[in-house]
Amino acid sequence: MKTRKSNDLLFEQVARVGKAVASPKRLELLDLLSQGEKTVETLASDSAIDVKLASAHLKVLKEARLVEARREGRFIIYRLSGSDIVSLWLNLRSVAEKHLAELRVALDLMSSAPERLTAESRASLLEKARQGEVIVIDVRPEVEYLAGHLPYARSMPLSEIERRLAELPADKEIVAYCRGPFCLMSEEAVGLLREKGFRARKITDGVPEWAAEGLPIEA
Amino acid sequence: MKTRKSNDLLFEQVARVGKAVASPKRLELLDLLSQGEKTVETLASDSAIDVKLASAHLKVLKEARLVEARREGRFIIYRLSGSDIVSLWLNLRSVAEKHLAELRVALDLMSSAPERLTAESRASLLEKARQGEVIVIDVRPEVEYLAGHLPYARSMPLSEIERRLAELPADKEIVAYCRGPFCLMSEEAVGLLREKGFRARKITDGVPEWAAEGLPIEA
DNA sequence: ATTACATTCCAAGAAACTTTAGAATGTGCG
DNA sequence: CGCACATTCTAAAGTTTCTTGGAATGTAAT
Repeated sequence: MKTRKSNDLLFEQVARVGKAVASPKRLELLDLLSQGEKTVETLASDSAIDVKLASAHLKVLKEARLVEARREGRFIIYRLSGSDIVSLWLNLRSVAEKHLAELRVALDLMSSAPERLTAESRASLLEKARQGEVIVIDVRPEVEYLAGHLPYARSMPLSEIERRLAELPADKEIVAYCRGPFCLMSEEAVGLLREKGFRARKITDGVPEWAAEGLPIEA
Repeated sequence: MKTRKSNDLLFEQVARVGKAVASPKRLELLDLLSQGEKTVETLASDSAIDVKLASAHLKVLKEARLVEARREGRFIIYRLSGSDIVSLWLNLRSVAEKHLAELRVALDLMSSAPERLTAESRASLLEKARQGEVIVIDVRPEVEYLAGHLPYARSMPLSEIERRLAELPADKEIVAYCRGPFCLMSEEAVGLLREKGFRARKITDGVPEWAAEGLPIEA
């Protein structure tokens, strides 16, 4: 029967996408690529895996058409093949967060005070940042900041904070963010700042989460 | 470093969801469950696989918390564990449709005249159905119709159409729909109706797609 | 042309997943 | 109780995926 056979084919095609997101390493690569395009080497070191392995996983993602690659000089630069891929990653993550108790406890365990934003708190943060009442810092590597960042945020990569403390006001609240809820850089930044006497807190939003809410991103 | 280890854990949790959607059979089960809750036996026969195999796949879906089960008498009834699971399935499918050329050709191949709806055509169809200008028929099994159907649609299961032709007006356009773009029942229904001299066409929307557009569903 | 470097290709063992068959569990019914 | 039925569990074979090491490709610089 043609019906069943061609029908199976359809689900098989969708399963190609499913298989692509079935590996933790590949999900981490998608998470990183949600911050902007990157070279294989960068992706490998950011996700702490071997370059060869990263290349193999990227190949799988490329075959499922979730990412695209272009060559630039000696480097090959990967990027997501559309903004719908970011949505897919966020969707997958939110389903996991909602339904897997294990993920919730792992998240709580990771962050001392996980500040989850609501629509209102996002709006009020935006307003306070606009008026200069709080200082929003982006603690990701500068290239990621340049690819897009939250409104009014200034770049202050985690690796540079210690020697750039003078740039931060001691009397205002500092709000740090990084790549998203799975990223620990803002957590570390807040720890460091509090140690030095600043009033600091983190938010779990990153650029992809912020953008997914329909809020503006500066580039 | 605690950082990396706990971070890996997070992606591993999300990958549990990814692994669950990495198999064509399981995707078909999710597609079927998007139409409403079903017993193992129904799911197995609808997807043309062995009951034992269906049970095994359902177990995987249950462990990833994408589905839940309850016992009713001798039967065990599975259902999606939330409406966000429908969204995930639709999201996955739309990514595949957009990025995989192979899926697009398979879809075209399957359906002679795939009528994809836009926001406007959905609204105008709804209006015409309300005014009785077109007759919308739901050709899925009646239980699925009862679980929820498009506004103004009447139930006319594919298996019953032939002996219920008298119920249909010969002078009005008949619009058939079934489970969604991967379902072939509306295609068959249209072929049958045209053979009998009716003016009929299909739409690829099913209840999940319709609802995902924010349009009303009757129950 | 040669060298250096980023990345991919290839091969192979380990690990995980899929599928089928047969046994086992749990429920309702006479 | 004992039978019929829906479903799950267990075991085993076949298949696919993951990971690593070594070789190969392609580009830029000397």
